[in-house]
Amino acid sequence: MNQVPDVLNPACDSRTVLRHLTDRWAPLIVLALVPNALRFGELRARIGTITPKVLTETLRSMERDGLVVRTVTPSSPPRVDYELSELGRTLTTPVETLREWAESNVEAVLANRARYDCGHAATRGH
Amino acid sequence: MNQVPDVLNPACDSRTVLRHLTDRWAPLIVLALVPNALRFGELRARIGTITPKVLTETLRSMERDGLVVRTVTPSSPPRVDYELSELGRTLTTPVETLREWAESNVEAVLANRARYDCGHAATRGH
DNA sequence: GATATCAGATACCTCAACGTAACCAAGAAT
DNA sequence: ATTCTTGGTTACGTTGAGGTATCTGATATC
Repeated sequence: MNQVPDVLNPACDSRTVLRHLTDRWAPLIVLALVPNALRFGELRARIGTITPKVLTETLRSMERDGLVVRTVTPSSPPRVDYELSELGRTLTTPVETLREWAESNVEAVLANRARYDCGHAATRGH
Repeated sequence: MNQVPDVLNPACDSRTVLRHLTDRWAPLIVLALVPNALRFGELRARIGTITPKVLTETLRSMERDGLVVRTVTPSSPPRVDYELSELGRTLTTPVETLREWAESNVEAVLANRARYDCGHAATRGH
């Protein structure tokens, strides 16, 4: 048992949790579900480029971790709703914080990349 | 030009920025560099399981984005220090927030997983 | 009877990320 | 003269995340 979880400790489970949080689609799914629950197809449309297979996989993984609740309404065609669990809702702040950073600093990062690529292209006479 | 950056818009560059922030090792590198600058070897030891190749790659990428500053002291053996840039330091709060969530909720997530695996194992008579 | 809807399942393939192992230069220590 | 050190580079191999394409079941609509 780890007394104090520490992501900088390679053996600590919190590291795998952090890694899960930073899965490619997980933050976007959280963001999409913050306002309200969404059906599978709505979620897919909201995110835009995710394939059904990967969306299913990611949602299952998040359901397993207890971040997302999956509710099936057995009708035809079937209806499946996804919503953040109580635990999942506590992710709102961390993920929103990350989102805000990304959105506020896109321009700066893009500028840095351009500057870097420019400055290093000259000396790299391959 | 995007007027208002939005990570939920697949075409928006902020999405690639977010994805970069959630690279496997990037958050750990940020966390390791928050207290103070570190040499290559120190950083490697601090993170524990990263290989030199991947550490180099990730640091270059972060340097390109302007998150990290690389300082070479031409001596022998060489000395190279890495530190967060001004922009990189603004990542402290977002990343620390994520870290705290992960460390505070490891146990809950682990419990959820166990519960899920238990409940679904019975019906999965492969 | 044909087609559409919804939420996937399934088989297959691709590729980029990640890892392994070996090597390097330059000086300092033994 | 050989070995150690630091901060990498290079070539190569592996893996797993993600993508593509096709199919299903149950009803409802045309």
